[in-house]
Amino acid sequence: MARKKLDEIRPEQGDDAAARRTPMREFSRSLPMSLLRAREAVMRQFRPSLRNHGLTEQQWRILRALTAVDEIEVTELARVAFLLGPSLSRILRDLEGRALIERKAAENDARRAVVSISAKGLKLIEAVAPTSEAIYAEITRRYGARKLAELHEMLGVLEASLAGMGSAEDAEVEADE
Amino acid sequence: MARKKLDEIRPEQGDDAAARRTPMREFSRSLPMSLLRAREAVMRQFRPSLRNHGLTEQQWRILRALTAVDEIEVTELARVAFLLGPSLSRILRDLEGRALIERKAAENDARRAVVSISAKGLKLIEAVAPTSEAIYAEITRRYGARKLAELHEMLGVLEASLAGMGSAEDAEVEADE
DNA sequence: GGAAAGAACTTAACATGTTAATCATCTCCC
DNA sequence: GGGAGATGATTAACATGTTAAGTTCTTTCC
Repeated sequence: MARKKLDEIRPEQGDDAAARRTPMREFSRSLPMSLLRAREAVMRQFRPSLRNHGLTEQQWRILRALTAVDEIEVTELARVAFLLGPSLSRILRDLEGRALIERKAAENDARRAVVSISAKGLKLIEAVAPTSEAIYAEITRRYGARKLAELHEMLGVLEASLAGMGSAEDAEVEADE
Repeated sequence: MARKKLDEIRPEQGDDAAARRTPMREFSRSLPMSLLRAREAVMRQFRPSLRNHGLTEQQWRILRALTAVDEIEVTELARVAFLLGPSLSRILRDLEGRALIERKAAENDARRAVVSISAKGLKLIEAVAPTSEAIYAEITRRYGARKLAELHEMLGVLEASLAGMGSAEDAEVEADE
């Protein structure tokens, strides 16, 4: 159901050029693309506000996660804020430099670092939150609360469905370890 | 640096420290986060295969988009592959250097560039496609074809719902530009 | 017909994503 | 005890995301 449209789009020249090519799904039906587009549509709403407060999306995620706990280890924070270690390291360095967070070594393990939000950080959060919540409310209003919950549910199931799917290495690259 | 006695500011954390803070949605219920996690779960499946062929996700998106047309202008390609101009510029420079694509100036407008996939690019696509399709099939099998279609539908509606929502600038920052 | 405004990239600058390598510490086990 | 290996965190290197500024060419319009 995907291929036929191409002739319509490119009627005249090499009308069979595309037809000879590897058959694949239409681009718009790609799941990663759909998720990307949807996420971008949502984030586009939040970015200006965050930017006005000197925060990036990821910095906001971290501060927000820190607001929910008293303190947290870096590794756990990475898991909660869904950031990779290297990204988190850089951002924490920056946030600490801006005095929005505090960092100290864990008591019983010198390798671990424990992070917490500072008073200044809390203040920033409180300044951003109203706008952020208003935007979220508007999104909910437009899309529908029920539908939003349903979407959350479906996304969660998708994630769970793929959890055990060990990254299928390419056949030509030999077996796994 | 400028490290104050924050123990004074946030003294003595009890178990209810978090409860006193700004009320916000749980992190896991954040829509951007759900979309990000779902997308990452999907992309995690594809990345190893692409990597084995020397392609990043975005490079693959571009080549894939080029496969569907005979040639296309850069701006239109950016729209279709959902990439920003600067990213696309860099990637096209790289892909052209690897002879995976071809670029020429438009006939009637010297500003515009027209891009097309090369024979070498097509060959690469054909080498990656089988694995890629197999992964997609497995995802579909696990999640369910019907559910997948429904998810696509809901994501599309979400995107459309937010389309007209003019990026709500922060109230405290007047629109000056 | 030429200056000004607009359009299509491109470059620049900074922040993050991604993988690999490094560094320090810790655990286990001989 | 002490060394091999595991673990937590950071750094390195490269690619992309994001916004702003710059370049080149076109169109508009006086």
